[in-house]
Amino acid sequence: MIKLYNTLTGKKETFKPVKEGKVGLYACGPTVYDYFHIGNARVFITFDVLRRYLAYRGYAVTFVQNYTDIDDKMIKRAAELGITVDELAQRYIKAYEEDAAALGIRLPDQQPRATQHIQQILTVIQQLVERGIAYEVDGDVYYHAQAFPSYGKLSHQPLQELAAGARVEVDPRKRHPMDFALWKKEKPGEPAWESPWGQGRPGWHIECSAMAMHYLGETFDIHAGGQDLIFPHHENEIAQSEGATGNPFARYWMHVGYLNINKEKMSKSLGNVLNVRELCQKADPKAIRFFLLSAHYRSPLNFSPEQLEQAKRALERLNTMLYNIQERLPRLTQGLPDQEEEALLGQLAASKERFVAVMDDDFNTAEAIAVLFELAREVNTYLNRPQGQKENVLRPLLDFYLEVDDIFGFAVDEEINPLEQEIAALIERREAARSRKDWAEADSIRDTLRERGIILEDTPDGVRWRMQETESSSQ
RNA sequence: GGCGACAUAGCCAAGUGGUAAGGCAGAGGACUGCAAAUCCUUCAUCCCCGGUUCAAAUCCGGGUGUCGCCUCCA
Repeated sequence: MIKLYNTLTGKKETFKPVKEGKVGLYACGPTVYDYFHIGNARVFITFDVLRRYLAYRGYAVTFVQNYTDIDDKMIKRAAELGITVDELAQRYIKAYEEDAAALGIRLPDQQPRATQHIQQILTVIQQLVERGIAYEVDGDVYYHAQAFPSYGKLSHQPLQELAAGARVEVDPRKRHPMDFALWKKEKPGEPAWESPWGQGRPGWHIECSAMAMHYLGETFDIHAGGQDLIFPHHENEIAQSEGATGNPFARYWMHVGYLNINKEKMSKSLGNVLNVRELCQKADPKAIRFFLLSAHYRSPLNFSPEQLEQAKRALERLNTMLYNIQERLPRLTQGLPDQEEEALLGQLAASKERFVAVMDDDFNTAEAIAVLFELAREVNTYLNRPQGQKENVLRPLLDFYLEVDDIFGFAVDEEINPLEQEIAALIERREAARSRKDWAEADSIRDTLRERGIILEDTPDGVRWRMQETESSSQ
């Protein structure tokens, strides 16, 4: 039984999909005017893991994440770069896909672009106009917030409070300060599309309403995004969608907490926006992923190079264990598990159960990771025992970790590269030195190899080597 | 002014009524020629004050502090 915290009700609720066994999930994607940053990455990774987990739990998930490819920021940036809005969009969609892939984020089932859904957008606006919820003023179309009685239900603020707190100058043509644009009249040099109100372009909020309903239906299961989208973006989406159809829009609203940098909000004015493209140059993307999943998704999370380094080391512990298991695989024996092994298999079963229980409980990745570490200790102990390991014990343990990694995606892809001849020769020379107890020579060779990222370990079964993890950020 | 979140060890972070997970770092030990990896031991009365309760980090009230939203933002 999956429980999710629903922003709409402010409570954890038992998750029941509209259609048994199926989940429609919509997440607000990037505005493709620049590289995405580490805060965006937290959101993308969170929902990447959510959709994978739901699939793991047996749901057929349809995951839709849009690209906002037309809005003020797009227009401004395209002008700065001297390219068209569409060229800008293509450039950064490509960049998004590259960076997402680097972070192990799988592509959604649908990635609709606003500019390719103008028709659907116009349909929703028209419905709103017909129902008297939207009104036209001189080529612009506004949503009339007062016409939607439950406006404010997501942000838990009554309309008058929202209006009272407004810190921007109110356009006098609006009937109410909280009214917002559905359609904007064309300005010279800006992209525009035909509409019943003349040439223009969609407002920001309407695209998500139109595309979410187009791909997932008027009522669907989960709508997700960063916390800062609660108001006004998601509030407006609800008003638009429910206003147009009269039916409930998304049933569960999930919002990811902020990611701060060195305890400060990330913002352009502070100059501390950390884009993923740059970060991946100096940090292991898997460690970034691990770091972002090491706290509960709703908690604020502070990014710093030190924190990332801690995450990297923690992850290394898990990966070393996986490496050790794989390395042991060729030497497993068959036979019935002994008492110690029975106990370990019992712990594996308990860990699996616990993993599902904590993930089901509002997606507690932090606690799920703890489960992995607790089991890892037992596995390590088992790997160390002198009487060897059995196939029917070690294999299920490995399978569990691989299964989990199919959800979390932070394990290192093991590639046991064949050693270069030169290095193999060095290892042999060291072995020779060791057998004649020439420790100075042996240690010097070991140091040489370490400088080349190869770590040697002398085990009871002979010498073993492994590659050091990619250097993480230490600036 | 309105709404909301958070405060747990040196650092990060779970835990929402039964006496404090996990990781990083540190200390001691085992193993090793020395290491590495690993294991063992060790390191917190949970911001403060009241209250409810047999029992509170967990619930209630009051403080203090940090932060967010009400404006584009993931």
